[in-house]
Amino acid sequence: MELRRDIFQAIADPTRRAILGLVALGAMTPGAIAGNFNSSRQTISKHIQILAECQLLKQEESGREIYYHINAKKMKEVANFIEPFRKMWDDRFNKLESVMKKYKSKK
Amino acid sequence: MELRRDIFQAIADPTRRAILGLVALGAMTPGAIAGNFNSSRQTISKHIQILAECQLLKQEESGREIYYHINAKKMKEVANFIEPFRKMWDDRFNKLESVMKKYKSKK
DNA sequence: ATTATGTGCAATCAAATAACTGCATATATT
DNA sequence: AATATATGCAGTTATTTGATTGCACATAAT
Repeated sequence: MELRRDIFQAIADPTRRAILGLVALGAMTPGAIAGNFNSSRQTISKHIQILAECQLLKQEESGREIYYHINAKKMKEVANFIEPFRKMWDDRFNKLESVMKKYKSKK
Repeated sequence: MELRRDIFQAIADPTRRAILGLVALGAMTPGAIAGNFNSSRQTISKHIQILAECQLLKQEESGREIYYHINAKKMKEVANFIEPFRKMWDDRFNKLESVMKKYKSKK
């Protein structure tokens, strides 16, 4: 039931993206997180579990409470995927390319 | 049947990410794209349709053939989502922050 | 005109997802 | 000890998804 689930699958759900945005502001417990949504606590808890499985969230137990922290580094995997496309759209790279062409034509 | 489908949903599927990587190298027809995968032509065609719906691919008709081009700019939407997280992991921003602190403490 | 090729669309099916309710467990609080 | 709180886990259901097969249509080649 929880197989083909990578980080891209994890951020595909809008609720999960919202949870990430929320936890990025500061570590929170599942109950506190759920308080920000209309869905049931169990539903939100399930989303948290998925995010934790993908290591986008880290647990920190404290008594009966569990604080979830953001693990921003994990987003590198998405950044790496986007990087080649960034080079296709970003002006800085286009300018760099034209500079390189100039250089080549000179020699 | 094709409603809540945004760009995050589009890149969640590994086959679709592979298609994007392929077309990024150069515009291709659906048949040519399908030639690179084991799935049926119709299955790949469906993935292409989804990518086109999300404007990650653009069509260019030429006789009975249809060339699909990459639309790299669309990836900005994903980049925008990641940006805040990048600021949390990227050393450049941490260094910038320490520089700012230094500056503040001086004045 | 007939045949071959490149695409898209409809119907079907198995598997995955997202949501819910209810129950179990562990730690605080009284 | 009894109760309240915080959380996780199991089971159920409706919806979505990814893949297949078969058919239709348009354009190119013979």
